[in-house]
Amino acid sequence: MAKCKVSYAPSVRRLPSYLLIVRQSLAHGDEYISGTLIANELNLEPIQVRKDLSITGITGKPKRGYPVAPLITAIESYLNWNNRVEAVVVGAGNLGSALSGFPGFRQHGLYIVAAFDADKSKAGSKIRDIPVYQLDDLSTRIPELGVSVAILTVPSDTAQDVTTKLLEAGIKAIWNFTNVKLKVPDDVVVQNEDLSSGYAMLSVKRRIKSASFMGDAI
Amino acid sequence: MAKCKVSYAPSVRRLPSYLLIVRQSLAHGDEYISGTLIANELNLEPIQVRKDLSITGITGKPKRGYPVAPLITAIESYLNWNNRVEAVVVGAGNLGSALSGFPGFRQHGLYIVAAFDADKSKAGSKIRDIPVYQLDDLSTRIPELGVSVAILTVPSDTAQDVTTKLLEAGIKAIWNFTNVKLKVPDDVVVQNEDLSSGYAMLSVKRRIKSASFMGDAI
DNA sequence: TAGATTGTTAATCGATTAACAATC
DNA sequence: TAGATTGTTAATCGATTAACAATC
Repeated sequence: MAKCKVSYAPSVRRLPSYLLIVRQSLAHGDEYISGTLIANELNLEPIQVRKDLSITGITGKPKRGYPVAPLITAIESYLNWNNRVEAVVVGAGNLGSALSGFPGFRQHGLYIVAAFDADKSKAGSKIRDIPVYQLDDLSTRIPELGVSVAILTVPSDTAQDVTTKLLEAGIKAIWNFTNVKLKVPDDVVVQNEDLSSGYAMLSVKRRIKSASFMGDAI
Repeated sequence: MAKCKVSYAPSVRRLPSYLLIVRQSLAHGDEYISGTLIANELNLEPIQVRKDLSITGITGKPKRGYPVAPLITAIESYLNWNNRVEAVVVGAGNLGSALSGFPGFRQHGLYIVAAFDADKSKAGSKIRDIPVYQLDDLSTRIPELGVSVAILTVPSDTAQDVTTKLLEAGIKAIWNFTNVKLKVPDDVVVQNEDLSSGYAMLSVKRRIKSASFMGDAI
């Protein structure tokens, strides 16, 4: 359940790449940046960039482009990346550790404040300044921390059980890196981050490409 | 450049989740599985599952569903997951290590045979049985290994330089975990795995959800 | 001014969904 | 047989792209 349809989903997915370029533009001291320039940078069509940016409410100037600083503000507030959001990582394995320490998240307003792991020997240790707790402690720690976002990187076979505990602890949004289709109530948001999907795309692209370069019809 | 349009991209992205369920069905000893059942499992519409599966060429039996074993074969060969594909991980930081050791890849026919890192002190060590080499060595090692797929997890600022070296070494497909838009020739395939996009979606879903639960119009 | 760029409106394209005959 | 399920054909929906007037 809890199917949450985002309108303009493809546009939303492209906004972060625009934001990156516009921030570079700001660092470079530019006052305006054109949709054409952003499009060239990303191999997109200018019309698509303009259409995407319009959902943020920004308005540009003909001939000049979009004002850089207000554009950044517009994208950030559309994504709610101008507010600090705290999250916990659940499953401090390799992927969980990687995400815990990922510096790029800060630029999206995302701060990881704790990690949990089933391996009790990890409890009390730290991953890049982030305290690691026992998995069992999440019921008390999460309400204490007042966090409502969880990044889920536990093994598949425990994913649903851990999710149930997260829900009891007050988690309202789950960034799900497992391949399990989580069951959550309607007021909880889930974003599935599915590496298999990406690899499926790479695999098919490779097949198509090799076929086309052998002169075969696609 | 090298824009490679995959037809049915959304369908391709859903195939891995179908494959997972169908494999479970095989393990359970089922002979047939219906599109309806797969759909229920994934909160999708049955018609969408049937349409997606049709691209693999599988054909089902009215009333019974799809034959499990042939369905697995059909999906796997459509994705080319029935052949062993060897890859290297470039950038053996946290994310690179996580991906190097990820057991799920084997089920997609993907085998990581080496890792490279700029940190020379890591050279000679192993990450889960996978040898780690110096970044400089990729020019010789990759042709030796005969690998044509690379998983790129280096810091953004070196991504393009490293990519250029990978191309020289004969890499033809890059699974790109950096946020850099890589420049590659037309015969090279790139699949961008962009965590920011996923987090943008989570952020917007959260905003929409909280608005709708406060009784606001969306 | 001339020309590049925006933003709107309309057209096209592709994906999802609906309807339904065929069938095991 | 009756009924659930497939696969096809058509309709709907949404995203992308095209065309172009407005404008700085």
